[in-house]
Amino acid sequence: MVRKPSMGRQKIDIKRIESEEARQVCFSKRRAGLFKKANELSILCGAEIGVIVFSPAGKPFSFGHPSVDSIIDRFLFGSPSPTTLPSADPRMPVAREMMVVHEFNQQYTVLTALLETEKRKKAVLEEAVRVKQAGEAALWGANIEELSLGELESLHKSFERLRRDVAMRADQLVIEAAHTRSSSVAAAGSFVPPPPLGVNLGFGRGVEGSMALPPPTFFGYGRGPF
Amino acid sequence: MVRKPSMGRQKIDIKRIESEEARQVCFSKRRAGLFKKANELSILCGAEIGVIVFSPAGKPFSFGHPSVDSIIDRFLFGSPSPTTLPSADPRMPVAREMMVVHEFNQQYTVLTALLETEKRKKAVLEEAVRVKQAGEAALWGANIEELSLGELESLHKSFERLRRDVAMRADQLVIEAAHTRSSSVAAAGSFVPPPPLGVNLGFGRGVEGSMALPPPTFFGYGRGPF
DNA sequence: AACTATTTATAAGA
DNA sequence: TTCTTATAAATAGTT
Repeated sequence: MVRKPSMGRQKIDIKRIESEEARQVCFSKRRAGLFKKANELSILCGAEIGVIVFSPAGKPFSFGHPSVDSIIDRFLFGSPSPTTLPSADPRMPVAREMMVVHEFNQQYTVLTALLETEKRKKAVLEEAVRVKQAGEAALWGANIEELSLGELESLHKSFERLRRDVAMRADQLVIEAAHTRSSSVAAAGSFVPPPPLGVNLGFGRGVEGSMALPPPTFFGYGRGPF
Repeated sequence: MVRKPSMGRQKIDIKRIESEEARQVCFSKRRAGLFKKANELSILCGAEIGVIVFSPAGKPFSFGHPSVDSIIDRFLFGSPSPTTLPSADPRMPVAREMMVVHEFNQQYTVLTALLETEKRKKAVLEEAVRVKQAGEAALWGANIEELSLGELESLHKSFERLRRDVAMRADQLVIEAAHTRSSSVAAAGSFVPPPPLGVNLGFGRGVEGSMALPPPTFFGYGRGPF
């Protein structure tokens, strides 16, 4: 019982670990440590945190409080997100859907402005036609403007429809999301299940939420295990 | 010189720190520690990592290797992102622009399908008109269909234009991004400079890149200072 | 921001 | 991967 059973922790310098195996072990340990620190920080200070880690092999791991999605969303669009999606539950904005809605709103605004411009053009032309009692040429010009306005109005209507559809879809997803936990750790297995979306909008990877909690000992929210 | 100058570190339990000031101090220290750990992990294990932290006051801080944007992008869209934006430099996909392009592609596909449907309708009506030698009523019907097609074709052209503009904008941003460092720490000051975008598409917050490196001692890439 | 006594994280070894 | 142990590193409380 006199001989040292371990040489203990050794100082290392921060450079790439060349040994494949040692690197994998270090990755697991330090990823766990990082998530634990992130969790403690969020609890101690009431901070919102998102951490995304890709292993050397390319597997994604994530930690988020309240969720990675909400953190990404807030980072990309800023804090006052409740205003972006009027009728949605403010608790869990889902970044992908928010982006879609946001994007449509942008286009909607631009197109509304264009419509106004065209309406003004039309009014001016009509006035010219009425005053000058124009012949064929003027009428042709008026028709052109008229058509342009028709196109824009149709465009406008299309966007209103798309907008409503997307907003409804977002609401639906938010309701689904409301059933999820508050803080979450996600680890992707080799196979990811297909996303549970009825309408595939082309977003999402089906990773977060698969829950595999690599380290089963952490995250005692409220009082640390140490 | 015999008396202890400090009672040293005390054990704390992981629960919200009530003192406003203590919480702020703890936040600064632990945020620095978290970023340092994240940096070490990325170097030691070759992992890609993104960390986003919102202070209790709502200020965003971020760490990313190679960048927060690329991590978010990879997390949202998956690794084989080069296929999404054909002409872009594969090194630095920027999440916001990718999303915009992706979104436009979605709409473009839907609208192209609609156009095809309307073209078929038009062909059917034309056939009916030609065969039946219809009078006023039929011509009116044909005009309706014609107008509908015109609107859709205009819609189609609008989207082609928007699509091209956005793709060009994305390329430009990717090129700009290529001049940036590999790992980055970002801290937002109270005032964020306006984003350097010529075309403001409504994305981006102008945060990352403002560089304020709160702890000036960390991040000795390649060999840790400790 | 600096200082230390301690706690906590972790490199090696099993 | 999990456990142990010695030691490096982080940090709570104080100045």
